[in-house]
Amino acid sequence: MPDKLRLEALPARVPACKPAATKPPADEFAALDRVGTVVTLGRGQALFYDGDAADHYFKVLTGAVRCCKLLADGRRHVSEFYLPGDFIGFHAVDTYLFTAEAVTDTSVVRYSRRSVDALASQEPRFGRRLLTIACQSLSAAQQKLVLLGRKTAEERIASFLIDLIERGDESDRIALPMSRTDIGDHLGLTMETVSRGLSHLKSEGLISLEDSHHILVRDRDALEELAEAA
Amino acid sequence: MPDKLRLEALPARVPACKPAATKPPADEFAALDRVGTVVTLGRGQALFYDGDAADHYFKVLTGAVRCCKLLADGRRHVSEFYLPGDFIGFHAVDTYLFTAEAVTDTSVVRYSRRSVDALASQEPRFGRRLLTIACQSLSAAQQKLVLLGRKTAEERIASFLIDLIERGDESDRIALPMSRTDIGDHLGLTMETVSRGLSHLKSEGLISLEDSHHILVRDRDALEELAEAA
DNA sequence: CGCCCCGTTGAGGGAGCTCAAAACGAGTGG
DNA sequence: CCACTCGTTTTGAGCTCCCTCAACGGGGCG
Repeated sequence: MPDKLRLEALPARVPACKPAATKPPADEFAALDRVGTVVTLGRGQALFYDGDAADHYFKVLTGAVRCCKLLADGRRHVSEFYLPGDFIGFHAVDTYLFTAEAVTDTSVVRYSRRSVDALASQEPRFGRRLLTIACQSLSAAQQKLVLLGRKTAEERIASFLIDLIERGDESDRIALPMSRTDIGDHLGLTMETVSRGLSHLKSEGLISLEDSHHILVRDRDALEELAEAA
Repeated sequence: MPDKLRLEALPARVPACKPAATKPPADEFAALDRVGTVVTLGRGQALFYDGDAADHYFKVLTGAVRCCKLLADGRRHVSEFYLPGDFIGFHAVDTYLFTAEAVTDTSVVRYSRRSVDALASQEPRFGRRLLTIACQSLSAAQQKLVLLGRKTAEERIASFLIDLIERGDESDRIALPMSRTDIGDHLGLTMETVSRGLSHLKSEGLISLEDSHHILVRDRDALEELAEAA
């Protein structure tokens, strides 16, 4: 069980962080960075819990964060993995909808909700940006609904890998900081099925496993075809 | 294949529509209604297609709309059903993310994106309301991810029914305007499994079938327990 | 070295899918 | 009013994909 998170002495200036691949440089966030605090988390530590009052937003600097929901009997679903540059919690209304935990040692910037909201009122451009972020999360969620509702195990795994390639900064090498169980809980599969799926993709020559947490993409086209349409 | 949609002579005043159960009266939308046009659709007609430029938003007045995505090989996923009072397309960024079709004969109000955006700039309260709507959709999507990722067939069906009770205006009677296939494509199941699931819930005494499109809830607590936690 | 966690691989079983047929309701025409 | 059709729902029987349970292997750490 994760314990308390550590707070670093807050620097006046938060280190800049590469914006996600598809986004234009985020000038809107210059002001935001000035109100952020850097927080570091050990592997497994929680950033916040499902149901907590949502009074902070976060941005990942290094490492990775998983957001998950638990059912009463222990079944778990990982709704999303957040990588460096990603924002967390911006769409929380009142309380957080899930628990956020560090997948590995991780550092994030923490913004108080008050200052973000104030900024949004003052600067309309920034407010619109927030709306855009929310809309993008929504479109990502739609994709995932199709994935979970209608794709086979192997198609889900391929989609997941393609997604990571697009978000990562290398074109043919994927880092998988999370465990097979995490991936399974994200894709609606068991860790055994994930493992078998990766082995099969390897035996078909679409990927190769550098080690269990680093994948080399051998045939991206075939992988995209598997991940498929729409 | 659905053909063109019919446009009514636009009334200066759009009929008021009951706001969704959980929302406070939507004063913010008074101004909005003045810029809307009523459109009627026959069963199966499309409101817009996946990929179309998103230059209109909609609100359902009567009937029901399903929004779906297709995979290349024809597999379909229904991301959401929209009932009277629900807004459609408010979170589209640039193009629509899915195709919207009338489940039955349906009427909707159509708002041009320009006037909505203008309204949002002029009136900050309204802008914030849009953000809230987007956030609510997002939280609904999260729930669906858990459903598709981790729930059994019967749990999915129970969750679906509970959701409809909460959105409907009767406490123990549910109208199902959509077909079993539609429901299956929404829940990540086949129509046979949906039908079997409903039959089983009936044989267990949790529901009874008035006719194939109207359900009476006999034991809501048990149904909620099945739909379950989180 | 020994322990533990994690990933891989194998064997068997089950929830839900596929294919098929029967039941039902609504509409249509005689 | 009945006969017929067509679309939808229900029910049945068999199969498949993925889950479950279990054993094995390797890397990190005390």
